[in-house]
Amino acid sequence: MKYVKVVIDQVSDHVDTLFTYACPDDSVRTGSVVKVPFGRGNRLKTAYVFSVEDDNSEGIKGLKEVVSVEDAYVLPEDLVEICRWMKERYVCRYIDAVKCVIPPGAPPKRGLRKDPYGEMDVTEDLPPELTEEQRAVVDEIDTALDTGQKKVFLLNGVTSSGKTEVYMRAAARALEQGRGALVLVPEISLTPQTVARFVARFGSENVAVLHSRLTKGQRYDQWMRIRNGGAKILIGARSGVFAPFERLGVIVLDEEHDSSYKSDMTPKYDAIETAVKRAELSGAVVILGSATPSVISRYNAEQGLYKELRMKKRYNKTPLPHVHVVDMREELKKGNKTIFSARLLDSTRKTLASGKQAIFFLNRRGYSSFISCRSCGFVMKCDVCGVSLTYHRSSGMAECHYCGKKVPVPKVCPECGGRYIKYFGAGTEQVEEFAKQMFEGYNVARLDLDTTARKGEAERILGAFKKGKIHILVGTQLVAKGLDFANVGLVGVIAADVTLNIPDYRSAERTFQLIVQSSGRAGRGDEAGNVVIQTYSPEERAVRDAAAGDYDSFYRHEIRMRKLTGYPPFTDIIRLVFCCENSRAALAEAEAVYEEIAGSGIAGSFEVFSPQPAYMAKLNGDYRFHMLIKSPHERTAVYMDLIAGIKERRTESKKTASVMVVELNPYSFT
DNA sequence: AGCACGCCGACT
DNA sequence: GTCGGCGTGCTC
Repeated sequence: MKYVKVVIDQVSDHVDTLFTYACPDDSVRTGSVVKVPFGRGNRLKTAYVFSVEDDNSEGIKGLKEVVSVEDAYVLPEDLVEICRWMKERYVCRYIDAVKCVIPPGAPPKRGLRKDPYGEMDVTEDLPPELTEEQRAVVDEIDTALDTGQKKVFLLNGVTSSGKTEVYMRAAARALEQGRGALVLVPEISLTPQTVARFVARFGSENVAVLHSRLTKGQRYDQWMRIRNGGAKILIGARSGVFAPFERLGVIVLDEEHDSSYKSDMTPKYDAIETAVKRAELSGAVVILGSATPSVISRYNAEQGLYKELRMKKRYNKTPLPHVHVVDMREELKKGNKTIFSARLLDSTRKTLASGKQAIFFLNRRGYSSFISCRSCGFVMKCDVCGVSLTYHRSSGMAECHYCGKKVPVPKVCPECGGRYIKYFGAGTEQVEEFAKQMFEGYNVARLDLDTTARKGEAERILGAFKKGKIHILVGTQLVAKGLDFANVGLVGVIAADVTLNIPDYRSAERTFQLIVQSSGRAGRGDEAGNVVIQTYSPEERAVRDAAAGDYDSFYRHEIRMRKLTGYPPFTDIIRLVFCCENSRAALAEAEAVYEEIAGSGIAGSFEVFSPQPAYMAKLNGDYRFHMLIKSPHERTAVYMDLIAGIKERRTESKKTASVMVVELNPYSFT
């Protein structure tokens, strides 16, 4: 008889603990899936085995027996360990973590389904000769793989320096050793072309794919292909970090600075630190690749936690683009009240005349970002979220970008009855309209959340752009990330200030990355492209350094600021959000938790900050207060443990009115 | 969460 | 006297 500790497949705080069962089947092991009788009614529940012991060492009385051990799959042990780690690190439930590591989707109802990439027509691809830079980098990675070092590499390589080839070589080496390779890319760049490159090199039988566009059944199949050892390489988005490889050799995270590596759902994990943890457990090597590494990763490399590898030469020798920063205050002085500077108009004309395409980037959807009455200053706001509503001309409605609520735009001011309702703050819809007016006879298309709501629409627009059927593409950050190899002569950043003015310690970093990434879309072959950056703050460091393409300068300045202000990478930010339809209850409970943490004796000075209304002070009808902790790394686990205890007491007491959400190093502070 | 136990009112 | 209302509390 064995004794197993299991997590019950039930999403509830009240059963968020390990339950012990006796198990007559000796074949059970850590990672097994079992059926157990649970609760007073002894209803059969699925459960996941976290440990197997030979005796009931804790002497728990009234043990029940495991009914059956399922045979569909067993989870790799390192993933069970990752679940334990996630629970502690992110203060989530066991079951939340388990849901990340079990097969996504559902098993097939009947028969076999078609493999989504099985019939991909690709010509076999032979490894090209490596450049000197690539050779050096590949050698370092091979050495780590061969000697079994658990190294984390930060591959800092400029755009088109051939990073993908490095990833493929690392994967090939891992495969030679009989180990698996995990290649993670941001969702948006997980296109069929990306997959095709790996399939061409390694063969479709070796490559599995996981992303949001697969059906549930397809996801399950792909997961099983990895679990059964058929597929040796996974190309996946964020959640691919949990792929069930038995022996992992290498984990690649391409575009490691990308925000999509942070989960926005429970558990709010960070795929980078999860990958590093997993590599530690399974003896794999991690490669973090980017042309603009995050300030955190770069700092970790400086501190010796990661090993930085550099690739400075562009593979195809495309010269860097000519970048011009336009001060929009000067434009206004000259009497230009439109959203396009004279320089941008002129550049666009020249670009189109020479048969090239242009991209206009603006990180703001809709037509106008707020609607206001000129006579009394009234601003239309969402009544459940309290944020200003965005006017969408396509729908003719005022829309809330947080809860999605749509209301008709009033003809007269609801406050004073005035007739001067005006729209301010241009969004992508307006840029599109303006571009159509100014450049008649050219095709203009828009790529943002609104035009890509339908499945496959993004691919259709990008495909048409690639074929040259679209001359001007207007878009949000989707265009900064999702494009490659089009005949782009010009990139216009319409308003660099949009991201700069978000109240978040990372806004400068984000602005820098967005400008550099979108600039990287300009130019092709041996012809340099043009980039025009419009801004009201041309003196801003992030704008200047991005325009100059000077990552090191930006990093040096930014890291000084972070040290001064005590933000990551020098601390971890722990954020507690209290949500409740009753504003006073939310604040009172937030303050009670604040008092407990601040008075706990673990808090240093200037670490724990009192509750404040969140940036989104009201969301979906709930009032929201948040409190922040700037935790030195060595105290983070202690804080999180304390918070886990507080959370547990709150569920037990049943008197809490508010919901407390715990976030570690959140991506945004909304 | 989900389910059984339990202690109240309006029915044959 | 009993059927069933959902408030309460536990789940190896």
